[in-house]
Amino acid sequence: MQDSKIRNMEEFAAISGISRPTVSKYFNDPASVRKSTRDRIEKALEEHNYRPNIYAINQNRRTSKSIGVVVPYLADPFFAEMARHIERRCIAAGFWPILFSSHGETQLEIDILDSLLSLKPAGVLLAPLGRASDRRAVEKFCHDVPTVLFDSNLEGVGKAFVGSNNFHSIGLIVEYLCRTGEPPCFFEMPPVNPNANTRRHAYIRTMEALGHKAHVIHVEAQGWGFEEVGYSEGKKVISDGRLPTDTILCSNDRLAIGLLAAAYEKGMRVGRGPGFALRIAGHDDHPFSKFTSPSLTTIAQDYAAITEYSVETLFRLIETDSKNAERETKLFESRLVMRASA
Amino acid sequence: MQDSKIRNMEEFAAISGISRPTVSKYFNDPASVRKSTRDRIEKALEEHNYRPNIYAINQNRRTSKSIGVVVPYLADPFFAEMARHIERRCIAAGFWPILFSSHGETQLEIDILDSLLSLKPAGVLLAPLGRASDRRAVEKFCHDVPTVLFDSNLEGVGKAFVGSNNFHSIGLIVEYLCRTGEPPCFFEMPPVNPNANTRRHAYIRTMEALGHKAHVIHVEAQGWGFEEVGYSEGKKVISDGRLPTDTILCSNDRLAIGLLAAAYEKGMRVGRGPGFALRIAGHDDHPFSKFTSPSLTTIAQDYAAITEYSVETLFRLIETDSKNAERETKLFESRLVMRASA
DNA sequence: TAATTTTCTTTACGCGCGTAAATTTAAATC
DNA sequence: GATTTAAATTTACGCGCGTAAAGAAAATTA
Repeated sequence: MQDSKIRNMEEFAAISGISRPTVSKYFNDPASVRKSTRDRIEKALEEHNYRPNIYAINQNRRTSKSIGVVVPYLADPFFAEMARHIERRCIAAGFWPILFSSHGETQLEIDILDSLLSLKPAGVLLAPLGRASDRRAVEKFCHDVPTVLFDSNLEGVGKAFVGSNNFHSIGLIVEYLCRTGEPPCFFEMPPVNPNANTRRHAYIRTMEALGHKAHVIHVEAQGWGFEEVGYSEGKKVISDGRLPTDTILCSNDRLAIGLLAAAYEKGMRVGRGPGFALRIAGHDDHPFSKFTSPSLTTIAQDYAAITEYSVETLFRLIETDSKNAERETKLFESRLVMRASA
Repeated sequence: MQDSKIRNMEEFAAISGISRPTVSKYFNDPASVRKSTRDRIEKALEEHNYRPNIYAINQNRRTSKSIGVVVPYLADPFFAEMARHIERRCIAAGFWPILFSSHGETQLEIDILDSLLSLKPAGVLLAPLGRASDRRAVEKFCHDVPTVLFDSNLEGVGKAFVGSNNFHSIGLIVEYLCRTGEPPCFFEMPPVNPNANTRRHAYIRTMEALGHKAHVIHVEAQGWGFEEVGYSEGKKVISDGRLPTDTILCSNDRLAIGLLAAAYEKGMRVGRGPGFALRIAGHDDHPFSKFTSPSLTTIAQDYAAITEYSVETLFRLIETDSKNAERETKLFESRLVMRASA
């Protein structure tokens, strides 16, 4: 592979002995040219390392081969994992994923969608901020670009939503906790997205169904610093003796991680069985939940299934170009992960 | 702001009443046109929401306004934080950051650099995989694109390296640990990058300087799953009674988090003072280190300083277009963060 | 071998913008 | 108000590619 000085497709075509339009055809779909021509092009390609100029390619196309991936908060390993899965699948399908994080900020999310628009992406996978999202901006964007929402739903926005069935998962863990000890109270997360409310409702409903009194520990805090919220609010709640039960179900794992730290600092042993003062459970199976002290009992969302379905739904949308397809909602069931904390 | 059907700069120029070349000039640098014209353009901009086609813009440029940001492993919140800081600064400077994660894989890093090349970025900020990097591929890339390495150094590659002074930081914490209790042994991380070796050397040298015998706990494990390594290797080491001292300095926080989990499971209380069986310290001030149980004593790398200097160095390189500038190495000092674990 | 189908070549145009040169217009200086 | 200087306009070309149309060449079928 010589370090080539090929400037454009014209020159490359000349070298490979194939006409430029045919070479162009090859790059758009290698299978669209005869095998013998394909071989000649690929031979030249090995020797000269030419790649078409992406900017020139996309200038005339209505859409590019890129796919926007937007998550609300990338410093959260949960979303980092999601993004990783999605990236893989996109690449495997011949697309080019471009990752963005809204960093929890409304304006940044708007700006990202705005930039994305000018990238003419084939489609977008969006985990919106949620409550902090500018609904109208997102709506408008989804009108122009095939978009699949995941993780956090904005009712009616986008061509599809893929997420977890919070009612199922919360039901699972509440039932488990009730069965194995005191019924849990519910440690709320800041209401950044619909999941916050859905999980609280699911908790209340399940408790009522089981004939127990629900008890929600409300937090005033805002933003995405969940560990800090769990920690500081947790210390307060413990100090004030406001815990109505020895079992706490946290709205998500990061909150639980903070709460574990608070409990530790307050000298309360967390775990199940005699000798333990508190049971703490989370939700999401955060990548680090296995390594907390004690390890965290939680609900594992089906990362793989959610991302796979999201991406495949998007591909379907792209192919069928269905402007007026009906919006689809797909919820996956999660599974209980029993560890040491509850 | 009407939903406009403006197709190109020509049309927009007509509407704004300014000639197209001048409008083009405006978009390249608003300050380069007279205030009165700027106002007219911006007025039209408010009313018609036109944006130049990025693909057409970049087709003729030698470089684009985008800046590649490549980290080895985005599921590590340490890198997520780094990326976040970098993104901010790039945007503030009018550039367009594009984030990539190598996910710990050699081939992916190569592919990313390859794609990046065709994006004609103004510059690249690269935290290389390290040992797993294809040195020649990275070298070649750096030859074509102004690149600043950060976090992990590849000697001689790129126009600059910005990172932490491991000798200083390890010195700090070793000294602290020796002063306040038993001299530490050193729990190695998988040798994914030069930091692994540098930190081990720094540990050994500091111990010798202080007149203590160094003791390194070697791990066979590979890859970026540090928590798992710390956890499983930690359990083994504890079970086998291979701990030469009650104080363990981990090569990084994620390792320490795993080790904390192992210690907890083995019933060893971690902390300083009477009644504690083990002291554990880390390195990096991982975003979650504050919330481990007990909270982790560690070394805080100066995120802000490192990212700021990296970005500014890159901007300098871009501006001066210094093909043959001398390679610069800048190391920042870190600070000791005393928490409960040691 | 002739007829048909597929694939390739030739030729040509356009995409939306950057940018250079020559000219005109407006602002700043005296 | 005349002169200098700065900024806009007009005109024109080119970037690297997609793509359409018409005809030539190759592969396939009869």
